[in-house]
Amino acid sequence: MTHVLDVLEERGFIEAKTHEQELADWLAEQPRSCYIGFDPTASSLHIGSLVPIMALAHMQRCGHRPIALVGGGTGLVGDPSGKTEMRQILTAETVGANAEALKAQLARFIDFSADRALLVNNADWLVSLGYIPFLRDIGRHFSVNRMIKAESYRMRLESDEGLSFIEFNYMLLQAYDFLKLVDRYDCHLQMGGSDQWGNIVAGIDLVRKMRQKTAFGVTFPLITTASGAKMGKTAAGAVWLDAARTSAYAYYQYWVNCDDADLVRFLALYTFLPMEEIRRIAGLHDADLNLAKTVLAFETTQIVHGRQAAIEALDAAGSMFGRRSLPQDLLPSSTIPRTGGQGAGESVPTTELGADLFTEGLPFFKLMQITGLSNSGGAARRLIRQGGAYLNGERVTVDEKIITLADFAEEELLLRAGKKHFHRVRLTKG
RNA sequence: GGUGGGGUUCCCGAGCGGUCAAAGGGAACAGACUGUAAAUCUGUCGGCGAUGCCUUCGGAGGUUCAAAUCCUCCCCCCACCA
Repeated sequence: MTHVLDVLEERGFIEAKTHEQELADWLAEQPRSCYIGFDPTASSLHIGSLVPIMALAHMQRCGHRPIALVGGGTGLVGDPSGKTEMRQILTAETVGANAEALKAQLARFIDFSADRALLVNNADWLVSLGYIPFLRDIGRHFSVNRMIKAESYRMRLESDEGLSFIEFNYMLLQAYDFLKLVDRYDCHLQMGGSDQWGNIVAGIDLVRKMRQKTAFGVTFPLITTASGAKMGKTAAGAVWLDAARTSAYAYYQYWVNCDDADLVRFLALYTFLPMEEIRRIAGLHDADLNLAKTVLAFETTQIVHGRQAAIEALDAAGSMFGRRSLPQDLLPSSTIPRTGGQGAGESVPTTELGADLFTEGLPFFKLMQITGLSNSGGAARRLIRQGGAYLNGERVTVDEKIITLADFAEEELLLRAGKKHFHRVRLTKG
């Protein structure tokens, strides 16, 4: 079986690891358990969490048992790592509900059946902790002198914001989690983002001190786009994995619009396509890169939203931006449909409006506002005046232009804002 | 608890009685150029069925013809001291 460390290394997942040789041997010996913690701060994961999720998926594909740890308990405290300001503290109910939602999303990537993977919640052991016993048993193993040298704490100690005591304890709790995972699931490997290094190492130390056992840590690099932005941050907010928050079409578009310079890296990190095929992409130029971006978008959309939604997004994009067929030898392992397509599927955002609105007629800018293509009437007027608004493919430059039933073809009409934002309006009776 | 400095439109940050919907930068959006990329240049960037009207400068009052700017009280943040 392929060694999972080789896979992760080759695909760009690894920033740092502890006990390099020992870890490799340990993983090669037999199937192992490994875990990654996920914050239940929102009811959906977003693209920023994709790297850890894919890492767990690779673990499973290589025969190991991934454990997703939902921070139901630590979520009540707040991790200062990588944050420049104090996090909002959530209620237990919210955290619990979010944890449930996260499992459903993780199930897209990881097979939880028959205990091939586990989802555990650290609220199970953290919430009932007694303060004095915890301080006595766990706290005594931690040196404050050392803790304040950790990057995550130092950053906050030096900031104006300061570091609250509750957050200062976060490292102990996460270390305690690791200890629990060792005890309960024989899980000796924790992975996480590079900002988790300090917390992971604290856990490894605690396991050694209290159990005289070896534990391992692996961290992932912080993935940023070529322009330096964090993954998944757009003007509209985060790109979520939940279709109700970010539609499959929008999700697909996020990937198609990635920077040229990111393409190969992203294919390696965010798809399961073989590396030898991905490496060949590096030779592509100009417009051909867009074809490879299509594959990237299709593959990752398929993983998150399913094949049907991915095909619809592909078709919708094809009908609006034009479609070129994909050569068979471009990333041949991809199951993307290489030709054809059925026009704009259902993935294009659609608003249904009553026909009566258009008997009198509606000003064009108002329609742009109603459909959400513009945030306000003023924004709609600006857009139109600047030549960025289209009705059925034709640029409209008069913001007061009255739209009537005559503008509809087969009860439908297609609006466009700028180059990329399409919206369909469909008539309803009444 | 004491002393000092602050809270401005998405973010940073000017403004310190009228010329302020508020400089400048960033982000964002549109146009040109392109490949649904990047870079660059140009324009826009509170709301309104709109050459005018309405609501903004931590909150509530007050002074004034006029307040982001002055006064009072309150809330929050920061620094130093304790």
